[in-house]
Amino acid sequence: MTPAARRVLEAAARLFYERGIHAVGVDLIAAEAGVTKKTLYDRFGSKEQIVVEYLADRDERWRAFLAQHLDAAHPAPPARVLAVFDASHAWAAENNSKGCSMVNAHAEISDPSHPAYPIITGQKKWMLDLFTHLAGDISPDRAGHLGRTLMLLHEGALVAHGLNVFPDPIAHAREHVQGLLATTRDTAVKQ
Amino acid sequence: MTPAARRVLEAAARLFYERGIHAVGVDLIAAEAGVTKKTLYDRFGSKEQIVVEYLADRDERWRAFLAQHLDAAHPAPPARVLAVFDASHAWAAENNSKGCSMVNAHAEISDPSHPAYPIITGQKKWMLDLFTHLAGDISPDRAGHLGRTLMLLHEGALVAHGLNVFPDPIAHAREHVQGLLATTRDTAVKQ
DNA sequence: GATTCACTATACAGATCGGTATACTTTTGG
DNA sequence: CCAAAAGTATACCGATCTGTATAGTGAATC
Repeated sequence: MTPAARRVLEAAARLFYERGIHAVGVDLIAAEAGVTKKTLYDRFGSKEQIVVEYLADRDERWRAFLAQHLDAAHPAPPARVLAVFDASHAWAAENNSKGCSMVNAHAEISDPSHPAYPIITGQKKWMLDLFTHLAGDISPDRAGHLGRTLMLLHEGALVAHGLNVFPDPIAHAREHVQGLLATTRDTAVKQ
Repeated sequence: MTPAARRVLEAAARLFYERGIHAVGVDLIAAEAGVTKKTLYDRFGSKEQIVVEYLADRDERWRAFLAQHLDAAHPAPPARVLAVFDASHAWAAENNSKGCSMVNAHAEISDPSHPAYPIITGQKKWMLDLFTHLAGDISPDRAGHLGRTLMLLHEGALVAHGLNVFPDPIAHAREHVQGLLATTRDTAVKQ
């Protein structure tokens, strides 16, 4: 990727996230990136392609960010689940004050045949798989059920964070998950 | 509200929800409502005003729908909490397959000075207050904490439903809340 | 050292955007 | 019964939208 292309993607990412995809025009993206429209179209071909690369890049960055937190976490399964919430907490503090970019993009991209659609649903499916896998290391016979509960709490925390419903919802979700996992572990031991 | 105005609001609501606010033009709204653009502007004055009334109407309908379910519910506090999830379940089945319209609108309306902004945040604040109040009837000393947890689970269920992450997430959230309330009640009894 | 590549600058095309103007018709309430 | 309100039909406005065309510059590569 050329320097100009990188600047375009950075500007587009910031503008799309802050103002919404349909509300941002290519002229503004080019201007904010300090690039002419011709360069923008030489590199990306269309606005739709910029949207696709924006979401794909965001997805890739999040997965790498999360992997770092998981690698650094205590190997005990409950600690690894909590590490996901810690990662989201750090991610949200850095560059995510308006909630999940995939959820926000989904509000504007309804057509399943849109090339960005599988990126959005793919990340959610990937997160559910991750939670289910982590849950399997805690309570193998209820991995699916626990994974879905973790998914609900995580998504709810991201939305509540974006809408600023109450202070630090991600920390609240983490706390609830901590109690939940203790209960689940006890139950598993008892059985 | 005149018949034409009602048709405009109905068409706008459907189009805004399904395609997004910025993606829908006033010409399309007028055509779908079977109304001329002059009538549309005579009744509403601006597209922004249609957006405001769309969200305000949606908010009002949801509160009335929820009130009906709460009135019909068993008076025991835990049953009333579950009735909220039952209401969301029925609401989503009827007219909400793309998630919460307030969350989706928030993705496109970022400016807090936009006249629709307080409607969005107002509904979320109202829901949190409701959950907190209901939680207070179960565990008075932890009403705030439990209310926020219920809010997270509810928001997460709506998002997961809209993104179709797994089947029937609202029922899953309801199930988890049921277990959670049983535990909380037991704890309260023990103390 | 000519060619390719990445880029700037500017102008333009056709469509669509939100919103208005003019002229006319239908419905309805005091 | 008639005036006001609510509506249709159509044309238009300036701005903005995505995307393209033309012409030229600087640097790197083969």
